Order: sequence, then C-alpha cells, then structure tokens
Amino acid sequence: MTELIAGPLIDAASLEPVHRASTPALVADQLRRAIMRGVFPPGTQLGEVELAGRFGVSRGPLREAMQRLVAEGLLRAERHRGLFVRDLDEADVRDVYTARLAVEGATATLILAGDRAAAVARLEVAVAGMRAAASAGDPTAMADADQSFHAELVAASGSPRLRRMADGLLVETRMCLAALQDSAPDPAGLVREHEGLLDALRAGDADRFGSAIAEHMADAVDRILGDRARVDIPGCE
Amino acid sequence: MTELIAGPLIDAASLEPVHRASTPALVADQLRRAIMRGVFPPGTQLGEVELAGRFGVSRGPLREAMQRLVAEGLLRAERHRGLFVRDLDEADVRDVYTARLAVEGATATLILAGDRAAAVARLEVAVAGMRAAASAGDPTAMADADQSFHAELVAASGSPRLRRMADGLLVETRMCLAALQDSAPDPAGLVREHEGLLDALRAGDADRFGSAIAEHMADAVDRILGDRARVDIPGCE
DNA sequence: GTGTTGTAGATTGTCCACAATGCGGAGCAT
DNA sequence: ATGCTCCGCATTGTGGACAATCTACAACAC
Repeated sequence: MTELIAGPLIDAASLEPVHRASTPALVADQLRRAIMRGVFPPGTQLGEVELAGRFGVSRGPLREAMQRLVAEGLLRAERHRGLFVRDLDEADVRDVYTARLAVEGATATLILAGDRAAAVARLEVAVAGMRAAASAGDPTAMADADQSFHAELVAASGSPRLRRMADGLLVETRMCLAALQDSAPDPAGLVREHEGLLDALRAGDADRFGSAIAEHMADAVDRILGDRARVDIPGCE
Repeated sequence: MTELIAGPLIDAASLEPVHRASTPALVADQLRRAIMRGVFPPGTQLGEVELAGRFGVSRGPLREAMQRLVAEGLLRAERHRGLFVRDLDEADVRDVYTARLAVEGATATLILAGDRAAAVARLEVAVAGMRAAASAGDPTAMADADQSFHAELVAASGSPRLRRMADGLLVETRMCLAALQDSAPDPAGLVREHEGLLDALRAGDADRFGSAIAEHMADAVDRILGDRARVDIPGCE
C-alpha cells in the first residue's frame, strides 16, 4: 500500500509543502502579478473597498495583503490618503540593479563552492527557454525566461535569504520593464549575455562571472534608462 | 514672526518627516525590539488576543504588524495554530551571515565609488562607541555598537534596498546573539576587527576590505555555533 | 479679485462579533 | 491495553459597522 504513493514522493522535500495558502497570501500574489504585468500603472491609487469587492474578500485580509506588498516595496502607503503603486525613478532603477548585482554576484561564490553541476543543469534549461522565446519573438515570454534564469541562479545558491531578496528585486525589475512595454531590446544579445554567464559558471571562473554579471546589470540599466529618456514616459517622475 | 521658528529649522529636511507612524508600524517596531532582546524565546507562541490586550490595540492592527514580521522572517505562521517566534538553526545562522557578507561586501564597492570620507567619519563614531562599550564591559552596549557599525556601513552606501536588506539581517543577527546571553566574546578582538574594516575602507583598498569582512563574518559564525555547541541550548532545534 | 474658512464627501483606521478550522482529551469498542 | 471516534475548546479567518482624518470645493469676507 505504501508503494502506491512511494512513486511520486521522490525526495523528502515533497512532504512539507502542504500549506494551502492563506487568503492574504493569495491576494498578495494576485496583486503582485498584476502590478508586475503593468495592469496598474505606477502612481495608480488602489482603493480598498474596490479591490476587496474585486477579489471577493473583506477589507481585513486585503489590508494584510497590502501591508505585505508595502513591505516588499511595491506599494507606497500614505496615511489617510491611500495606497499607490510605487513609481520608480532613475535612482530606483539603478538601485534595483545595484542590489541585484550584490545578491547575484554573491550567489556565484556559493554555487562554485557547492553543487555546481546541478546549478549549471538547471540554468541550461532556463537558457533554452530563453532561446525559444527569442526565436518566437515574444517579449513577454522573453522577460519571463530572463526572470526565471536569474531566479534559478539565486535558488541554486541554496541560501533562502538571498533567494527571498532576489525574488523581491526581480519583481521590481519586472515593474521597470513593464513601464516600457514596447521594448524588444535585441533578444539575441540578451541570450548571448546569459550564455556568457552560464559559461563562466560552467568553467568555474568566479572572476569572469563577476565581471560578466556586472556588465549584464549595467547594460540593463542603460537599456531601461536610455529607453525611458527616449520615449519620455510622462507618468514616471 | 518667522524668525522665531527659523532657529530650530536648520534645513529643509526637517520639514518632511511629519509622518507619525501608523499603529501597525508602532506595534511591529515594539515587537521586533522585544524579540531582538530575547524577551520572547524562540518557539514561543504569540496569541493574538493576549498581545492585542497587552498593546491596547485591536486584533486588526496587530495582525498587520504580525504579517510584516512574518514577511521579515522573524515569526513563523502556522494556519489555525498560531504565530511562533522563529528559532534559527545552524543553517540559518550560516545563511544570515552569508547574506550579510553579500550585502556588506557590495557596500564597500559603492562607498569607494561614492563619498568615502563621509562614510569613514560616521564609522569612526561607531567604532568609538564600540571601544567605550568594550572598556565598560557591557555586552548589550557592545552588541548595540556592533549593530550600529554595520548599519552605518550599509547606510553609507546610499542604497535604500541594500539598507533594507541589511536592517532585516541585523535583526536576525541580534536574535542569534540574544539566544546566547552570556556571550562576552573577547571585546578587544571585536573592536580590532572593526578597526581593520575601517582602515581598509579608509585606505580605499577594496580587496583588503573584502577579505577582512569575509573573515569577520566567518569568525562570527564560528563564535555563535561554537558557543551553541558548547552550552547545547535545548530549546534550539 | 484674492484669501480665508466652512462644509461635504470619500477614504482610511479601528473595533467588535460570528464562522470556520484544527487540536486535545475523554470515552468506547475491540 | 490499544486503537478509534467523537466532542468541546482554543485560535484564526472573515465580515460588517463606526469613528477619525484628510482633500477638495464652494461660499463668504475683505
């Protein structure tokens, strides 16, 4: 009888995630995804009653979800004014990528000291997905693949705290990207950059990875800020 | 008439911070400090009704405060079971310091590229406070000074996100330290280590700072884990 | 015409009461 | 004696209502 369920249970990790998410967590996830996708443009006011009705929950749980998103830096709360989608200025964009560089740079050290082969294997899958998205010419899929590459990179480090930080930063990154919808910034070049990162990791060359990811982040900042300056989005301060 | 109040208003920066903190923020701060000080030992269950009565607020604001602390990783929530003070095992201790190394290491790069003199000046104050605490033989003051040194270090980087991460990590660090109350681990050595960090920064030597802070973190882990193994605290899994 | 003031509206902050869920112990059958 | 089942208790999750606060507009005085 036990062997009937022994199949799916490959490792012990499959045992713990029985936590059916609480309502606030569900709402927070949904809202986060919506903000990431750019459904609510930066600066939009999010009324509690309206959102509560939209999600079919009461204001209590919704407030808790909001509280969490404020802590993550996605929303900005003004007392007795309301909650607004945070709009990121140039300094914020630079800061996001500065922090990402710190986190993802440290990741390399941990991966090289740990299970490098497993990390490389998982990242190869991510790069493959990236190539597919690039050849398909789908900007959204491209952004998804990019995000999952970096998420996998940090996850491979095995550090829960770095992972949590990176997740938050990736959401903010996605917010920046959502602001400029029309960006199709040379998919081939992006794929090449990530392949370079992966190669450096595969070779076990920490220095090369460090300079490669620093350049990768700097390129991303230039791309976003350059684009923003060019189109001059009015909603962004 | 204006000059009557012109005295206290030295600069324009004194005008904006009129935001009296919201109740959930106040409660969260209070609770965080209590957990940091070790008032609630790891594993303690925090009942909502009891705490609400203790703080004189209703369950709504208190729940929001809890939510924030859960997001920060200080509390662990089990559905329909309650909220518990998170207890950190060896892996967590290592992870905290790993993440701190990532954040504070990146900080040096930013400081050296920015206003190094200002950073050095502020850190000298922190080290002075440290020396005073060391000579006074007060472990709590020592821990405070240590914490403020690292907080200043990250604050001097000028990166809000790195700062926020570091703040969270420092709280967890303090939690680890609170577990072993009796630690008076060679104050003179601690001061010397921080002086070394400051010297490296003053000299503008990024490499030396990098290796110094890596060693500093490694030492701290050894100190905590060594102590824990020695006294064998039963409450910590 | 300009500045001030009062009021209306909306929104958030807070609290209280009810429902749902999970846990622990007592009792019973085997 | 052991295992199972049922029931009461505690805690969380949720909903709705009241109070406090802020903004914006309009009316009024100068």
